[in-house]
Amino acid sequence: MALMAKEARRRVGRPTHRRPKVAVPPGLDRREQIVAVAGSLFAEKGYNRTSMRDIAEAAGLLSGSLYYYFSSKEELFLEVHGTGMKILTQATRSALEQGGDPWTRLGHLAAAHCRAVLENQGFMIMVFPEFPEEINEYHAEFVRQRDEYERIVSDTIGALDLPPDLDRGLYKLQFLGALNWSQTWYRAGGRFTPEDIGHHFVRMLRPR
Amino acid sequence: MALMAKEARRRVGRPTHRRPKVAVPPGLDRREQIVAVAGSLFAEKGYNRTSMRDIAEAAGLLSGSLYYYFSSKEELFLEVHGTGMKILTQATRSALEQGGDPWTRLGHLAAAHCRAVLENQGFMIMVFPEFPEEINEYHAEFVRQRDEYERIVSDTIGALDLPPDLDRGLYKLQFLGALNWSQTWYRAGGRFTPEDIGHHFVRMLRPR
DNA sequence: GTCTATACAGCGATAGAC
DNA sequence: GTCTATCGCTGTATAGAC
Repeated sequence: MALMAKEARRRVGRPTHRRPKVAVPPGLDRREQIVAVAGSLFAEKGYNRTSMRDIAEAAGLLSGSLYYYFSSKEELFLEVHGTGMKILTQATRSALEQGGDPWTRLGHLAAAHCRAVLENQGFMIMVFPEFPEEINEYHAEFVRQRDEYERIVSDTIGALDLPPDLDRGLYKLQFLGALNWSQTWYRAGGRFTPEDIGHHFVRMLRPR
Repeated sequence: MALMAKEARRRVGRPTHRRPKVAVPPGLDRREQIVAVAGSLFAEKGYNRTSMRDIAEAAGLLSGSLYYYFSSKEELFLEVHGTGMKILTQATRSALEQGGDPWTRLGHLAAAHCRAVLENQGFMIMVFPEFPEEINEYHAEFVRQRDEYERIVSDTIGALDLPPDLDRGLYKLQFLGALNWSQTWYRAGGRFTPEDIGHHFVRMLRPR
């Protein structure tokens, strides 16, 4: 017992140089690393079942140190969410730049969305609603982050030659719903690539 | 202080007759009442943010007493989930009995699904995946409960005159995805009834 | 069958040394 | 900037009286 105490003592003040246990893209600063690691764990286990201690361990430091970068777990999540939305928004914008007629563009959008959401599961998955459950003080900020992306979708749908009596709002919800739900069943290496899935969805939603 | 202790003492062993704080359908036995109350709270706040103490209070007893009926919170959730799936399965079967051609039947199914899922939010909402997050020892049982319902959907889709090169599995996932996702945005009293939503989704997914 | 009382674990977060 | 150490709280679950 006394020995253990002594051994523990020796480490006081010495950095432990814990190695991160989760691979993250290189070239990220410490803060970004933590966001990446946290995103990966949230994606894997969900928000509630991922503790600050888990995140700290995976990132190679101790839980107390996280609070040097983030004032709370919710603030950390907000940043993860925002990073995910940025990836999605960027991927979608690039895809739309390929141009084409409105239906082709929607196909590009769907494919890009699926790829971003399904292939970045190691970095983020929750890109969407209700993960840290319900209303909290950051709710408005979550919505803001999401709205920027949803506007891109609305604009793309707005250009389609849909029947005039068909509700665009419902169409968008159906489209995004199927896209987002794919996170619950998609497994890498299956019969379909994310692009296949996106294109298939658009094909099925195209009136003839 | 001494007074408080004395007053507290007087209640020992006496039932407190707490009244349930959540309305539940009449004619349910105690166990079923608890399931109904728990379902309502899970739907409202999510699984993780609903504590056993919350459930007990809403059901009109104390948390310890819950363990007379259920050995764990997860077991209670499993029962809530199962009850929800029974409601959904039953509602869908009834709707399909109206008959009609395959597309009419799919419309009935979608409408019934939406109504069951969206209007029973007071009783259950989570009818679907990943609520108590990820794999646990009851996972197989959750899947079993869900599969019975999904078979009904598969059968109904199987009867449609879809193009032969169109994947039925993906079609089902797209269909159910949009339906399930509606839980995240639907608010009672909006422009659309659950039936509107279901029929709209089917209309959009119908090739011409 | 419901209560009282509490064990015990895990969480988010903070203080202060280095 | 990271550590050690710990506080205060809440959660699930249990034991035993009635």
